[in-house]
Amino acid sequence: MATEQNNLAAIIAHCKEYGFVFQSSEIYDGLAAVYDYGQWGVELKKNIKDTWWRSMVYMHENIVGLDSAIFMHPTIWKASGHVDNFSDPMIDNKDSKKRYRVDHLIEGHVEQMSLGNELIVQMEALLAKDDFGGLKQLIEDNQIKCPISGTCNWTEVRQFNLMFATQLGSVAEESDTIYLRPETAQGIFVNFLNVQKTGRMKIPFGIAQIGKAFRNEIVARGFIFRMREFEQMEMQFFVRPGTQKEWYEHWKKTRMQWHLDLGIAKDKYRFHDHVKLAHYADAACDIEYEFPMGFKEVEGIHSRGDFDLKQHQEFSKKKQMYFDNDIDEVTGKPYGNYIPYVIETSIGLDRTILMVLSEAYTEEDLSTEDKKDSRVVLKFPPKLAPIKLAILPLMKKDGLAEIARSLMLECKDSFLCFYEEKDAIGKRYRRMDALGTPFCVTIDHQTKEDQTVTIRYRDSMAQERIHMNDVKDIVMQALK
RNA sequence: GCGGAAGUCGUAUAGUGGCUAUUACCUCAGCCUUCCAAGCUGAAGACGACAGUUCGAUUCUGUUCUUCCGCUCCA
Repeated sequence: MATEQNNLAAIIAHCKEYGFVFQSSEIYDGLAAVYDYGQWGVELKKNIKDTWWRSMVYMHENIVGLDSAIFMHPTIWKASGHVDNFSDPMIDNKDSKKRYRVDHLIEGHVEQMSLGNELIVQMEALLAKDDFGGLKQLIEDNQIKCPISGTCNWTEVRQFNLMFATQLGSVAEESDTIYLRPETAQGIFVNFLNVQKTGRMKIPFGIAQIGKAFRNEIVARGFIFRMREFEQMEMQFFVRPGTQKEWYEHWKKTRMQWHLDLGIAKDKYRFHDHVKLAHYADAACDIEYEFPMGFKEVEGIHSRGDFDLKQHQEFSKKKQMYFDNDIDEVTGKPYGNYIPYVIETSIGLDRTILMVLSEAYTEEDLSTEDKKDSRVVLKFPPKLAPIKLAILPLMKKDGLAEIARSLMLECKDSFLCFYEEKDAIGKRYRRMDALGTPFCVTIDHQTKEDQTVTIRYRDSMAQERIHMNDVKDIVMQALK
């Protein structure tokens, strides 16, 4: 009987041991919350990206791809709200859970109580010194209360530098501060008209992008779940105002189906609808997966309204409008010029990798009465498996290796194959199990006579005798 | 960020203020074997880092880095 276990520590150790994920800069004691993908991790990651891209871009005639740069004009982050919301000292009220910019809180208090300038002067002196302790003291000494909860139960004052800053230009004094993007979405928004015009796109249409994003998280933890450098797969879908509700529902359903198509059971997922909405959204939900550490967000679906395009129109002074020639049945006239509304689907690639790993990782007890035995197997869907096929001559001699090599040559152009002639065949099977390889074929003496090989299936461990010419087709069939 | 715990070969582990720092698996070379982790021979590989105490520190102390657990945060 198989015993199944899903604990994070075992998965982390397995990822390290079998070349999926390494701690970044490990020989220098590592770098917190940064990880590298090893030889098999990178294949898994690529396969997940391909699956997403295929389903979003190839399967939708009205969605096209984009690869915008990580560096963007600094004003973009002012327009998006990232600069203002995250560069000033903040304080949270523990009772209302409301977060305030410290300067706004104190200024608001002064205004409300019609106090003099003195408090503002003190505050500015403390702000200039980055004296967060002093700022908190100032708030407490003056009995500044949260307008919502009415209490003085404050956290420490903290500075949230969400974005990583760097310098553009090689001479420091002349350089401009720019940011590493904290989300790929803005690169899509600022290219909205480029793509719409050159692609002759008609609303509704979408732009998809896979790419790195960077966030200076206060707490980055949970293996590859929350990293400082991570990768997103985002799609922004532009719709006619007034239709956003139905499109939001459409994408909720479509994205959940994508998850289920990975072969993951429905009860491992749930929707989490946001009650408290962000400044830009009129509806938002997360798709959560039950990780070893509990239900956590993998993907977000947000109805962003026209917030982003409107902001960019204002900051760039360039119209971000679309002319809609379709006839409005109510007025009998074209819908005309408008700023489209946006539905965003945004999935964390690294989180998806962890999800797929968590789902695949299985420890099986294969003990019989006379022999204790066990195996660790990664039960990836074949299309996600790093290696699709292992080609194993039963032994090195007697020309078996040559036959195996010819099969390698036939298959390696179509999918990733792994050739191995060392060690007993059972050991090689188990090694492939640990990497999640769905198929192994073994070439033996009989192959020389009738061109048949043994195919061995990862999940069932069953073996079958098939003709060598059929191997490629069987694997290709499983990858669909 | 706060509180707690922990870092010994790739993985999992044992142990010690003092002799060449265990053991298993893994890896590598060879022999043998050949359809589910076989055997034999041999080899490589670790006390996270930096200080301090000490004649001597992997062990005690401090700092730091990293990881895990709980809280917190998550536009």
